[in-house]
Amino acid sequence: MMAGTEISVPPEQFTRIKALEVIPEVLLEEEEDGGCGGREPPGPGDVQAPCPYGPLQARVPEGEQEPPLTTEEGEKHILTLQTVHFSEDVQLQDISWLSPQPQEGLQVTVQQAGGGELQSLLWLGEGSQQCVAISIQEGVYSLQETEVMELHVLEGSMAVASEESKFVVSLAESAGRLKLAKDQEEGQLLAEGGPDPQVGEQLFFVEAKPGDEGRDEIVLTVSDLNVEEQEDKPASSQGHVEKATSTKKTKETKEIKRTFHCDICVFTSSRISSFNRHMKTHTAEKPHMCHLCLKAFRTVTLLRNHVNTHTGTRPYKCGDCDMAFVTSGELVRHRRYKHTHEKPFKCSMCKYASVEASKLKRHIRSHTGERPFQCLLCSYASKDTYKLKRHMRTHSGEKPYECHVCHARFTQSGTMKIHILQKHSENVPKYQCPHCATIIARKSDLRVHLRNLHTYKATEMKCRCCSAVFHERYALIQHQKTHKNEKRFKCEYCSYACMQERHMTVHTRTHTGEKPFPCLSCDKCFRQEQLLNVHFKKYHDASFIPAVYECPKCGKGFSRWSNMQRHSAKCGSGPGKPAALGKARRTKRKPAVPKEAVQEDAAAKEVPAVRLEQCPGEVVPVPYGGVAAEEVTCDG
DNA sequence: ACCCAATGCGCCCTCTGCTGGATGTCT
DNA sequence: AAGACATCCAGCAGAGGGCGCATTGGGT
Repeated sequence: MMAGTEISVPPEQFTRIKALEVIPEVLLEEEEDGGCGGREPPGPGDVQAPCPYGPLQARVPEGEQEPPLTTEEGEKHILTLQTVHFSEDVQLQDISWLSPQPQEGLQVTVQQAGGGELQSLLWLGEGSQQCVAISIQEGVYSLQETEVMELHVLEGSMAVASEESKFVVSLAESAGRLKLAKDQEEGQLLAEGGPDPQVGEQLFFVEAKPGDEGRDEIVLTVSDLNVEEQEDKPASSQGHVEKATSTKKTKETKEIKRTFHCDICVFTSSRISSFNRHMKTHTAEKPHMCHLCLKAFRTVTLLRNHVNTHTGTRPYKCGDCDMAFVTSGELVRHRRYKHTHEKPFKCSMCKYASVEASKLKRHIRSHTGERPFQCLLCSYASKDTYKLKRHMRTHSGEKPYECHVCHARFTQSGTMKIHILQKHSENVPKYQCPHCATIIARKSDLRVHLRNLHTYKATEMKCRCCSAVFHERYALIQHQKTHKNEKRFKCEYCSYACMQERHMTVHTRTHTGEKPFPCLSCDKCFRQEQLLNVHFKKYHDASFIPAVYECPKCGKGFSRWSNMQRHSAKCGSGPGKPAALGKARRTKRKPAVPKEAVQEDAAAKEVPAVRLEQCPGEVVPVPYGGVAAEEVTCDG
């Protein structure tokens, strides 16, 4: 069926180990020797090959020590795998002699186009060129994607290196079994192709489910199995019981131990009571009903906890505060958070420690960069569900938080809190710059202020009035203010002095007689362009309406505002308003806040240029509610 | 079968910091 | 009047704390 099919294995996308990457030490040693582990493919069509698995292998990341793989019953290793799409570059050679049921599964050699041979055990979905594969150093086991299934490797050569608590996987004499847990073949496959009683066999229980980022998450359970009996069938028909022989250490002990396996998930238990309780989690059966709200629960304990939420009963009270909880575990956790500060879960990469394991797991993502929660609408991916949920508001436009004062809406509660604090609170916290007297409402803005004004800059900044140079913008600005009101331009013909060079240019013309602005409509010339414009409008522009300023008391008109004011003062009335204006005056914005005055004061102080990295890191919030600017001192 | 401690998952919250547009002020 | 620039402000994401609740493991 698949023989001769041209397929390819994408070189670097195959098996991605999520948690534990398991390579038995024995195999590693043998690999170093150039061998292929304990694998001894026999018989016709021997496809033995070197181990060119390359990316097909599950490997321990460099520098990490692999945990010892024991054969303890029920041990689980989480492998995260990727779906593989075969195409032209790899050939599958049918070696279905290894599989008693070739119509279900196929053991093949994967022949790479480049010549490398990937010897693997694959079960391919019928009619599909897509498979999921598990690589456990010596074999690649494929699964039909997204099915919950058990992969039983019952071959006799699944030897157990019991003394070292390691195992060797060999596909010799292998008989593959693919069992769909949900289908009608349940129980049948296990009976087929019975194991070689001479050797301890193992069961690989594999659950494949859709995982993150296109990978499939595989839970692999390695357990011992010698004999299977259909006895003591559990309450649920979907479970099966095995009588397992421990292969740990010596086989003489032959300790008989029952194991109850859930056929729906990977759960196993040695206790029938635990198993039965677990099986109820797969049913909708909820026999325990709350008499107050008619909500149903699976167990009496759940019902009791629920009823406690109605009655407010919280039996576990904290001795150090007023908190109380429904369960003892909640109390213990609360005490760790609030009182004992015991943090048992410590990060191996930094000093972080947490009360809960889940918090450590979340924290580790900040080291690994893993972002399992992908936004469906954009490329954003988050490290936890809440951030993704919060991010989705940027697509939906939802603003769930409303200011109770002005009813402005916000996407995040923290943003609203800042808004209320800054806009509607009396004692607004302010942050004072440690290097000048500037006070800024937000810490982040103070950071911008420090960056822009107090950062040492390598390039020199020159004063526009003199030759002074500075490396800090704030110092430059303060220096330039010293030139303010300074009449630096002095006339060489008289005692006139002014602040701006352009004023001196105009004045000098009074001495030289220069009039560079001639009127195009008459023969008059002017020293200033502005004078020419006034002349032109007054004498050559018919549409020009001159401004008239009326005295508010007597109504007398003036062409100049200053003349009207002078008259008005004699008249005893207040300042008038322009009756007509050629052009609207620009409205002045609201007067400057005391901040400017504060900065002026600061200008008098010596503020050394600072490199930002040398600035005191801590920004002290200044209680600024109504504090006079003079009270704020500059410690720079 | 019951009980309790432990575990794990999910949800929501706060604090923090950066960013860029809007606005105010100065030159 | 216009441009430059400082500050204001909301949007947004990173990181971590805290708790509710379902489930499991194991003792009795």
